Amino acid sequence: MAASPRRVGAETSKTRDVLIDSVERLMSEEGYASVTYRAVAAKAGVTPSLVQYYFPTLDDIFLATIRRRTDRNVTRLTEALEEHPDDPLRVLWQYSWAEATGALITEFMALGNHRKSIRAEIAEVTEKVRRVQLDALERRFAKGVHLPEGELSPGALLLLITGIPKFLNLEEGIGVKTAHGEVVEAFERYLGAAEPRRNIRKRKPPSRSPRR
Amino acid sequence: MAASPRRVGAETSKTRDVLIDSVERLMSEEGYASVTYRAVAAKAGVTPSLVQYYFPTLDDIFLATIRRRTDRNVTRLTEALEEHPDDPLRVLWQYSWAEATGALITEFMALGNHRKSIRAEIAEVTEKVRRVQLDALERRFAKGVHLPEGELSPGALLLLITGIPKFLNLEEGIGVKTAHGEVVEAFERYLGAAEPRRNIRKRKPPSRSPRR
DNA sequence: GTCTATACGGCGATAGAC
DNA sequence: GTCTATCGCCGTATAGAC
Repeated sequence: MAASPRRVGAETSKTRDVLIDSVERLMSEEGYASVTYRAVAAKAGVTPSLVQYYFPTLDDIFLATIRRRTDRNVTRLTEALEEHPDDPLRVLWQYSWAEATGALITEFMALGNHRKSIRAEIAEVTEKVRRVQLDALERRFAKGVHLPEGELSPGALLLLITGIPKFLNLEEGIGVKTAHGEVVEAFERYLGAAEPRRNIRKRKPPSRSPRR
Repeated sequence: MAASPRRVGAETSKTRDVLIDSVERLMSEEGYASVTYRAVAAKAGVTPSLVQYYFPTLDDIFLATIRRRTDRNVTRLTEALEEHPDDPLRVLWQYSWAEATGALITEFMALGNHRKSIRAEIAEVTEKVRRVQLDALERRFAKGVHLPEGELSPGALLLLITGIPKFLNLEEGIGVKTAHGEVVEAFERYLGAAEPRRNIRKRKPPSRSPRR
């Protein structure tokens, strides 16, 4: 491979981690379009050149941010599933609400829609997480999920459990919330019937960051 | 109101309509970030200044595009509901797939996440459409939707019917499609049970525009 | 390994000429 | 109704200081 004269900051740098903090706050508060070298630098109190030293392109900034975030998510999911091996439905429901809270995930999906590298990264981690989740579900409901009202394949139920919080969050992001409560109630009724255990859920807070 | 010195092209202009065509194609093919005065102008074969004459700011471009699109959607939805007054579930299911096809709706949702004017416009039309849809559903299932397997409020069912296609489309946009078929099958089974009529659905094509 | 200064072309937006 | 000139901000490549 060709020689690369360009120098890049170490991934273990404490400065680098602080910069990613600033990126997450910027994305949540103002959207990914506001993530500029100058804005990140101002937020972190450094020069734009230093941001560029750690992240040569904007893609590198977004990629590093999404990787740190998804690594933490996977850790949290794995631990929660190990801690409650008999309640995968409620664990996944609670996890998905937490994962979708705020505008961050929506911003990343939007980014993925027109940035090739971001799209590949999100697709990979999404499929990976879905595999972990499906394994947990199939260990618990080997022959399909027996809801009192009918039958649903583990894959279909998983997609609903994890997708509904994300979709409702997406709509809330633009201020739409009609009938949201009805869907949540209906789904939690189903969950309670399929997995009649004590409540371990801890629902998301209602607030979001102000927009520009 | 104060005097506005800025001059703007007429809304009835044929040129304006051609420009909106170019905007839709640009957004679908490359994402909203590629919608620039220069890019739209090049696509339509005019000068960037002319684009700016019709749309003083980028917000005006996006607003005009979303309005033309949603006007057409509302017309199509109303006609379909009138044409099949006894099959609102299948009409809404089919409509929602068509509405969500391609990357356009995702791009607009993303835009709404950090553009105040876009967010307001999307929220308004979404609530308006949902009202029309809910009315149709309640006319047909006045006392709730009696699925063979249980009960679901009209609002909850509506949100699922219209939300699932959008969410699955969102995931397909970044290349994720695990278990999508299972959800579609399960839902169409429910629909068939709640509204046992002939098939009027016509599912979306599988292709999307290439990304950069 | 960490950090900075500078320069380039493309961008949205405005004011105003034809 | 159409088009130009100009301004300030953007990503980012480069060259180099500590």
